[in-house]
Amino acid sequence: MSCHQHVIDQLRGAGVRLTPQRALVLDVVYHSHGHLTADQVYERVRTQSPQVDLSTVYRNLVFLRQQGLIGELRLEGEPTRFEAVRSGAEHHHAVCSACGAMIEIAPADLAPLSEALVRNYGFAVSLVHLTLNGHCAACQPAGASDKGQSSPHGVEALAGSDAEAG
Amino acid sequence: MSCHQHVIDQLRGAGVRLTPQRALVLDVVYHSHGHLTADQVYERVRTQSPQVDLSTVYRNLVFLRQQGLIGELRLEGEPTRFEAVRSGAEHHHAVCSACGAMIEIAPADLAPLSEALVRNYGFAVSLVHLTLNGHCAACQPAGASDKGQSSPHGVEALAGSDAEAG
DNA sequence: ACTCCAGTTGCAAATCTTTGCAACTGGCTG
DNA sequence: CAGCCAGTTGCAAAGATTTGCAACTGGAGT
Repeated sequence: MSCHQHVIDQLRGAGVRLTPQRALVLDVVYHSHGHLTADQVYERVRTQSPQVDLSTVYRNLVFLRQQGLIGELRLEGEPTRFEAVRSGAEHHHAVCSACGAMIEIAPADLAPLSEALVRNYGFAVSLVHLTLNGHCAACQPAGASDKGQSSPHGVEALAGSDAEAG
Repeated sequence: MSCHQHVIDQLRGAGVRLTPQRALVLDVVYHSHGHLTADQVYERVRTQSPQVDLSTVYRNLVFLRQQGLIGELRLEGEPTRFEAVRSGAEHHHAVCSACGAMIEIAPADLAPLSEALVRNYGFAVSLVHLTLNGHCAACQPAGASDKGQSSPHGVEALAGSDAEAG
């Protein structure tokens, strides 16, 4: 009841309650060394409180993410995974679309972006856990002078229709 | 059959087929002025081809996103929305967690990040359509010297458990 | 320790997305 | 123009995530 005062304090500040279920979800995520899916969190929570419902786990996962206590990782073709956000160990991810390699990005690399958003739009971005897609060093096409997406245009006539959004 | 050669060419390059369904999905997204949910795309596609299945729409939406032809927008509490990626009009989004305001971010603001990733990790990020969360100018807390997330730590004992990941 | 109110929970059902599979078809080849 | 093969589709069902609601409960106030 002392070393995690930070968390309790943060939760109190949001006008929320620290229920056993919520504490358990947070605890499970913080004790896992990798990224857990909602279902995995659910399974682990149930080993300690079998009556906890999956929807409660989901609700708390969403809640804790909004509080910045956990980050989420969305990978193509698999369910969303959650990871603890620890002070001093914050990081983001870059996932290679070709080989699936995952690179951890230091928060410092995002600082310029954060500053640009404040400067240009007055927007204080909350970079809790970002996942970027692209190609890792090993998978980049040879003559990638046009690395990026080729720019599509003139797609309007593709299907020969003219159903306007309205 | 000429002005959209770019798209056809891009699709051919990926070793894929340009089916009527696929063209229709792309067409619908490109003709919409806002962001459409998968279901809205489905409805519009069906006005022209009633037999097209929702799963086909989803599959094409995922496919076109991977091709960089459309971008997706994930907002809290509502289904994913899709938007056309047009050359010369690329942009990303910053969504305010407090008021829901949505700001369009110029690609230029992300250039430094893109460069840092290549320089530091050899990673060529594909910034097709990014959505960032945070607080807009109007919703930022007054004395936000600690704007960002407070750093949680020592959460381990929160639930009094010691279920180690493994 | 008791009361009260708002935040939470469990349950069931709805929604949103993805997937398996056999039939179908675009588009190259002959 | 017929044949072929791999990419696609429609259908049905599974899987993932969210929501409505009445009952429950933290924790501040008394």
